[in-house]
Amino acid sequence: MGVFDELRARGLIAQCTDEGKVRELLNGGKPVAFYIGFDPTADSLHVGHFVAIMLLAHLQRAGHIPIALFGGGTGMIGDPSGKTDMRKMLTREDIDHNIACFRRQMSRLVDFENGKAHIVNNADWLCNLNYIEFLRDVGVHFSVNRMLSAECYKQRLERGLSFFELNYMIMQSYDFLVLRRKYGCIMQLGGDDQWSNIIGGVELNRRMDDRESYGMTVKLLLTSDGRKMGKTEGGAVWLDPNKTSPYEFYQYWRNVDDADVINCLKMLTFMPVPQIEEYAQKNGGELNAVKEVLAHEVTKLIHGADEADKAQAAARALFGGGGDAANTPSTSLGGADFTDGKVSILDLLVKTGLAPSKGEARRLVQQGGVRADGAQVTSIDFAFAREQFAEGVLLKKGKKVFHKVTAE
RNA sequence: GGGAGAGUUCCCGAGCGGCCAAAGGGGGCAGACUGUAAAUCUGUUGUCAGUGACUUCGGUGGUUCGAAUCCACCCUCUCCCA
Repeated sequence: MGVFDELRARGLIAQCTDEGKVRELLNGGKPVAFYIGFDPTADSLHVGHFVAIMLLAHLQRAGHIPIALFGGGTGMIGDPSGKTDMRKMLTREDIDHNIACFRRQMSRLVDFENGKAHIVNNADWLCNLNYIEFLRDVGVHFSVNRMLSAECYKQRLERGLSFFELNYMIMQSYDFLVLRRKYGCIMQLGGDDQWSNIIGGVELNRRMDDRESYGMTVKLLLTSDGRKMGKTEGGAVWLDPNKTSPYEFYQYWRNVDDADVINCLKMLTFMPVPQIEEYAQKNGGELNAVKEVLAHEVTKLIHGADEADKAQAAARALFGGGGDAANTPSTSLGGADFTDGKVSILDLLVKTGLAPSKGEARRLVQQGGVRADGAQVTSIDFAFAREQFAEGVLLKKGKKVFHKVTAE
């Protein structure tokens, strides 16, 4: 099965400019240079980038040449109108730092050595553009009427669309032109929300250089009820272990909705499709076990097999009823944390971060949501003696949040 | 540049000069039920302290015994006209 069909079978492909031709290119033996754009606005990738990275990996494994393009140029402009999603203005240093972080994280799945993949920054060509020349050479090829009729702008028109945002499409199209000229990159991939921008680039390539190029979008990773995946109360689920620990990462996937398990396996793992199809036959409680497989696979891809094993072991132990809590978040108390050799449960909850305030901590206890070593804490006046922490105390908030406390 | 309007707690959105820590919804958290799922039901949702105190309603001043609510100036956003 060619890589195009593989991607299709995994439900990754959303739209294609010329499906027959794209299929031929990707399935054919010749390496194709293609690119995907990333906004280097944070110093870590998150789950929202995951699908794109998988795409880079799949295609590289099939012998093609990925180019990861970073929107350093656009990031430096910032978005002055951004009220909805305030885009911060970034310095060159920030961006370089972020790119380095992205590269390190991607390296686990994509091989950047020996020209097998490239990383580029559009600041390199966007920053020194001459406005007049740019308008004359590139600007003339864009019809505002048509741009405004694009789906992505339609909605923005109702709320307000800044000139900056309107230019985003033009800059992105120009990126494609530059990459095609410089790297022979003839295909641009991206999330499905990028469709119109990609088309813009394809057209620009044809109009300016009379060269054919192609575009393809992948499905966004959505939950079954249409929300973006990877968002939690605490914010995004990051791929950086310092921002989202492997255990938390594992738990995120362990807890996905039934309806999303199979999709995630297809889109976010390299597990062979036929095997996934077998899992798809399962239903009800059986699916619960499949979630464990999903969590382990995905964690393995991002954090490595060791971390995945550890996260799984920790989860099993904790949910199986106590036991090994080696990889759960923990806090070590010092002398200053004790008063007369004791700590109250409320203070402890705040110190461990399980509760943001004492009021919240009080509520948790009153509602019966706190357990210490398996025993429910029933009184807000409950206090621990220092000696009790010799072996460590395992706190549990609600059904799923564990925290180990020890004393020095 | 001219005119109209708006800015409230995580979000949306009510809010008579005192009874407003502020309706309602969403979201979050906890409990019950479950499969570490979904749906549903219940409780809870500014901070500190057990009847209370303190900080909040774009910003700064002012009027008042008292202001989210009135006045002035400023900032920001939206809309109409140019």
